[in-house]
Amino acid sequence: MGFVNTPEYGKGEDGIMNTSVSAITEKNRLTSSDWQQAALDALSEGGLQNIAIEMIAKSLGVTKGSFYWHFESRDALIQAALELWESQEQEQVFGKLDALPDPQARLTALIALVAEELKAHKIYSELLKAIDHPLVKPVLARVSQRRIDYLTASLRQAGLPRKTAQSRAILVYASYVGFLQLNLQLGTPKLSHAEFEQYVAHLTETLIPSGG
Amino acid sequence: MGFVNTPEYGKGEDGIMNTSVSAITEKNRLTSSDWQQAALDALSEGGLQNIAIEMIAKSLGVTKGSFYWHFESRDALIQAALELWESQEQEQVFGKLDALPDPQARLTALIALVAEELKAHKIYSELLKAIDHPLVKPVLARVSQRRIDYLTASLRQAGLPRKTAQSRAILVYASYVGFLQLNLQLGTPKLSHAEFEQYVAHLTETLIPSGG
DNA sequence: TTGCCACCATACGCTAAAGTATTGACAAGC
DNA sequence: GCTTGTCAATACTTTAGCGTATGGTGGCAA
Repeated sequence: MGFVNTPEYGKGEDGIMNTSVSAITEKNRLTSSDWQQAALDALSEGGLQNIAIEMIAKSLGVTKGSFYWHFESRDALIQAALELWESQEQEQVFGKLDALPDPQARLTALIALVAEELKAHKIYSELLKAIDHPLVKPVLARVSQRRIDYLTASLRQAGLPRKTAQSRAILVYASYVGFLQLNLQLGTPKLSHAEFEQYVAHLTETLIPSGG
Repeated sequence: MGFVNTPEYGKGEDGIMNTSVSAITEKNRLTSSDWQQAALDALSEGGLQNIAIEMIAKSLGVTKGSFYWHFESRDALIQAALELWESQEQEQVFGKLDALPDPQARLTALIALVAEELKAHKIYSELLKAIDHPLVKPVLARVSQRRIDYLTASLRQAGLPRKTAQSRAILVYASYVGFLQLNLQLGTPKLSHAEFEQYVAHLTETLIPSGG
C-alpha cells in the first residue's frame, strides 16, 4: 500500500489532499498518487479518453518516461485512479449524511448536496459515459448500487413501505443521473439559477415524503 | 429485355426498403443509406467509436474502398446517420403519441412506449455517452429539448400549472434518461420483470397527474 | 464492340497514442 | 567521493484507424 508517503524525500509533506492542479510546481519528484489525482482531474475535464499519458505528463511537467516508472500501463493508472475516487466519494457522500439522524433531513440534505459539489458529479458523469471500459463498469455498478441502497433505506425510515421505497429510490436516483447527463453534459435545458432552485424544490416535494 | 440475369433478390434499384442488417447478402451494390443504417446498427451496439469504417465495411461485405465512394469522411457518415435517426425517431415517437387526444392517455402511453422499443433507446443512450463529439451534441440537444417541450405541453394540458409543468417535465425526462443509463448501460439495479412493472406503475402514479 | 460510369478492391501513407529500451541526473548512505 | 536506487528524458517500436491513390470489373448506352 504505497501511496501517500514520500519516505526518503521528506519535502513539504503536505499530507492533505491537494485540491488544486498546481502544487507540484517545484522540482519535486512525483509519486504515484500525484498521477492518480492528475488522472482524476483529466477525467473530470475531458472524459476517460482524456486520461492520456503524455498529456498528463505534460500537465505535470514531466514526460512519459516518468509515468512508466510509477505504473505498469495506462490501465493500471485508470484502476488506481478509480480506486482513489471510489474511496474519496464514499467518505465524502456518506460521511456527510450519516451525521444526520433524521431520515427526512438526510434526504433533503442529499438533494442539496447534489446541487453543489460539481466536480464529484462531473467525474461520475464522465464515468457513466465511459461505461464500456471493463475497469469502469464494476466501480460504477458498486457505487450506484450502494447509493440506491442507501436511498432505499432512508426512504423506508422516512415511512415508505418496502416496495414503494425501492421503486422510489430508483426513481430518485435515475432522476439524479439523468439530470446530470442533461444539464452537465448536454446543457439542455438551460436553467437560470431561479429555475434550478424551483426545480430542486419541486423535486423535493414530489419525491421526498414529507409528513409522517 | 430488362430481366436477363437479374438476381432474384431484387436489386431494387433504390433500396428504400431494407430495415435490417441482412438483405445485402447478394452481390448487390450498396447505396449510401445502406451505410447510414449500418452505422446506426453499429452505434446501437458499440457506441459511436464503433462506427468504424473498416468494421462496417466488413459487416457489409465490402472494403473501405466502397465507403469513400459514398462518403467524404467518417464524419460525413456520422452526420448522415444522425440525420436519419433524428427523422426516424421523430415520426416514430411523436407520430404514435399525437394520435392520442387525451393528454393523460398520451403521457401514460409515452411511459409505456419507453418500456419497449429497445433499439431506439439504445441509440439515444449511446449518443448520450458520445456527447463530446461536435456532431452529436446539437442533435441530442434538439431531440431532448423537443421531447421536454412536448412533455411540458402535455403536462399543462393535463392540468398542471405552468411552472410546475416545466419542472415536472424535466423531472420526468431526467428520470427517463437516468433509467436508460442505469439499466441499459450499467445493468444496475437488475430488475425482474415484475419489479420493472412495479417501477413503471410507481413512476406513473408519482409523476403523472391522475385526477382532473 | 466500344467505351463510359458506378461501384469496389488493393496498397499505401499518415497520425495519435501506448508501450519499450536505453541512458542520464541527483540525493542518500556507505 | 563512489556506488546505488529513484525518478525522469529521449528515442524508438507498434498498433489502430482514417484517409488517398489508383487500378479493376460489370452493366449499360451508343
